[in-house]
Amino acid sequence: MTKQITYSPKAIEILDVAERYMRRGGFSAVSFREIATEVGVKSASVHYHFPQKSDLGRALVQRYTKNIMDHLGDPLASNATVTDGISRLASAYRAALHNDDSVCLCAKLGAEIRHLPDDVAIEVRQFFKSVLGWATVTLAVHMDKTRAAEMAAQTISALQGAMVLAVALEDNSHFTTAEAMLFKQLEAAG
Amino acid sequence: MTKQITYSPKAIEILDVAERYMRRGGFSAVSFREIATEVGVKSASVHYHFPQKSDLGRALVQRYTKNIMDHLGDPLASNATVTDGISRLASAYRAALHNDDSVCLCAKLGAEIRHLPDDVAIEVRQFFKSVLGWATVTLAVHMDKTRAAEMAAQTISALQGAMVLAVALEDNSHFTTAEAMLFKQLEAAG
DNA sequence: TGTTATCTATCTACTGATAGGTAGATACGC
DNA sequence: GCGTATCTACCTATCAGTAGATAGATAACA
Repeated sequence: MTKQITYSPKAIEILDVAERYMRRGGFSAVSFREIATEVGVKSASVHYHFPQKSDLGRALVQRYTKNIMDHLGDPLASNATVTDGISRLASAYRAALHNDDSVCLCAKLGAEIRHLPDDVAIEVRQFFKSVLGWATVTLAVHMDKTRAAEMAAQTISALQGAMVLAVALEDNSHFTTAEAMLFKQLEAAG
Repeated sequence: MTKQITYSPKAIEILDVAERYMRRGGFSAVSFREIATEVGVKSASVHYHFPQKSDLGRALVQRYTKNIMDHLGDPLASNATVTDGISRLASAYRAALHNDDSVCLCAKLGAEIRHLPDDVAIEVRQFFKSVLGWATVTLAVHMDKTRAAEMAAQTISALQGAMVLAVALEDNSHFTTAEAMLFKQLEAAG
């Protein structure tokens, strides 16, 4: 069981606002003052909830990871065909994209991992490991393990890459098309 | 013909340093002072070459786009099989990844397009349009145009996504594997 | 004498962070 | 019930540091 952290309603508001900024512009696009103004408190109060900026970043990534993993659920449940599990993964990413038309938080932070405080970077890597692990288990039901691991990485790459394209060109159909093609390939491979 | 801009040796040095920072941490990770220190001048001198930060960003993306497109060359040259052209595309991305183990400059900036000055954003979109266009023409030799456009987007997504994964997990084999799988798929599709 | 390229010095705006204080709620001991 | 203590969640005020940007002087060179 993942350790369960509970946040006060205000802390959750802060996380919500911070996540929006961070997904749009990365770690450095988040400022305590901007968050504070939007939430309706002073910047010192944001520091009360998250003493350091890295605490805020870490909390954000942890929450994001938990949300995605909860959405994914048991990798072995409703997994009759190759596409069953992966469609859950795709819908998680699709939800992330349609929320504010920004890329996945960890796609953003993953690309700037060397610019992040260490504890945040560790959490971002954990996100990728978790999702990769989940997808590998899901696919391993239908193919050998090595191939499942490869296909898992490829699936995640394809979805994240399509998100970047969709956001950059402001055209979400790039993501939808990518999803459709991915499923066709998986059916052929499975 | 793309307009040819020539830069002084110092301006090129500035662009080189700035590109490294920007690929690691995005637009806001670039600071005039840091660049200046590294290049061995004062920050005011950097402003002499690039008055506004957006001028620097724009120049960077323009140069990056030109380099990639030059590397790609004529989309109809040495294009006997489906994989011929795409392997040139993949090698361009591979070169970008192995240069400083960072993601493609435009993968980074594309994901934060809404946080960029307008003129920089326009240039980033132009990058994606150019590369997408090139890949579409290359593939259209071997399949119908609609499918070529879809496959082009998918190819670029896969490569960019794999880069993010490789950088985030500090394991470039994710990229190599993605490349290999992409070629297999293209051969099957072509 | 311009032109190019640099410098020094400075400005304003904003960053994350801290010190120190306070109103209001909760809990403990008697 | 009443006083004491503690805790939560904020506040004001301020800090040092850094951001991008500019004005004006200076040197080199054609």
